[in-house]
Amino acid sequence: MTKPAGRPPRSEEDVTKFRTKVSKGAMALYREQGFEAVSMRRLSKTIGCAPTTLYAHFSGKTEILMLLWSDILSEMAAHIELSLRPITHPVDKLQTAAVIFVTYWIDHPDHFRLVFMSTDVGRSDVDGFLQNTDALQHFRVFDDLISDLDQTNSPLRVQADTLIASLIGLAMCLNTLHGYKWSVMSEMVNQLLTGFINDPEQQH
Amino acid sequence: MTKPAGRPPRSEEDVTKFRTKVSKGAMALYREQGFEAVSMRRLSKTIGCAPTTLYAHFSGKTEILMLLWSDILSEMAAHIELSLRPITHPVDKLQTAAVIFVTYWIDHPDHFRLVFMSTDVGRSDVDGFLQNTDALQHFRVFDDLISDLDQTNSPLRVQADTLIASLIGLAMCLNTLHGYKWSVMSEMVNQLLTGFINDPEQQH
DNA sequence: CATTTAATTGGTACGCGTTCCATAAACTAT
DNA sequence: ATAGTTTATGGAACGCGTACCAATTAAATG
Repeated sequence: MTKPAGRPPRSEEDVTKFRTKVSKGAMALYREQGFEAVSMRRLSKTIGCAPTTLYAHFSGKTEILMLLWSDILSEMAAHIELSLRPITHPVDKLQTAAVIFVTYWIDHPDHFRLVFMSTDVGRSDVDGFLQNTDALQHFRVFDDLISDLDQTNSPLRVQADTLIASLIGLAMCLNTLHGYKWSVMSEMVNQLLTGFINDPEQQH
Repeated sequence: MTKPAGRPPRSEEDVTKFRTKVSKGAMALYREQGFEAVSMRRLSKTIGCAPTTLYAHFSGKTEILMLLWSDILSEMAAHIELSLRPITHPVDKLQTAAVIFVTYWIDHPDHFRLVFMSTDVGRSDVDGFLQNTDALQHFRVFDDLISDLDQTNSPLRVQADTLIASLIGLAMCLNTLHGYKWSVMSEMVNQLLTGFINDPEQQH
């Protein structure tokens, strides 16, 4: 097992250094000039390399955009937790968090597009697995809110995942499927939450 | 108010004729060669016009892709109704329909991309309003299934819209957000349906 | 007929994501 | 040093969606 000849692969340090440079550059472009400004050509120009070089470090644009997910999602989670501060009743907290969550994506369609509509459909995406795992943990904001209800029906994990995915669906439909007269958002959220608040005494 | 001189705008008949030609051509390309084959240049070539002419009839590619929604969605609705035939119990019917719905989009990621990820985020999209309205009516497959449960809680419209949007959310998350370990789909569907089946005697 | 107005066309152009390939760079072995 | 091997880089190119524009064609009016 001797060292192979030829130029060695870039050191792990250089790899992460480049990745963070790309991440910073992409974030700057996105924050300052919006979604459309984040293009491979402009990004390569701002970080000082050829457009093709990006493809040596990332499988494509999607993987680069994933670097921005963490920022967006933590901002969203912080926004929810801030809105939750004055509220004490567990049911109210959950209901508020759900409404705020959907509202956030409707108020920030660019963020929505970035996180939910910049993915390669139907791909296992082994490359982006790590970033994914990190960023998407912010969806766990609902875990505590649900467990505070002290339900004993189905596993917490199933409940939380279902709630998150459903809320994303609401945001998605209201955001993109105009032409279908959807019901009022808050009413849909309430209807959705009936599946998570089984104790009639907790209902309002 | 006399008629102005000069060539009149194209007759409504010619307009619809061209639109159906585009629709047929786009559908042929999509069915025979997949999503990526539906490009403005190729489409214009197959229907025999200049690429720019398409922009005289449609605001952009999105509006053309909407022409395909109706086909896909009616196929989906038919698929659901077929799977529902051997089932009699109302709760079973709803549960089966929901699972089949989500499964359909996971089994056909290209269809999913076409309907749910080819839209302009955050635009009112007045142009595509009509096609939208027509095609999206296929979401109403769940109306009867819900009303057969004889619930008296919230309006049928709210219930159906919430269910559809939530199921779309499940399909979306399972389709695109790999890297987050979602719960098993059928369990999430069951969790979701608890909000629509309130009578404990109906539960299984 | 000529005129007017609208529809269509083709060409050009921009920036885009992505791929290919030739070259440069960095290392080992001789 | 030199040769050999592997990686990293960047220029050229393809097809894409879309916009602009000049030229042409079509259908009405006078």
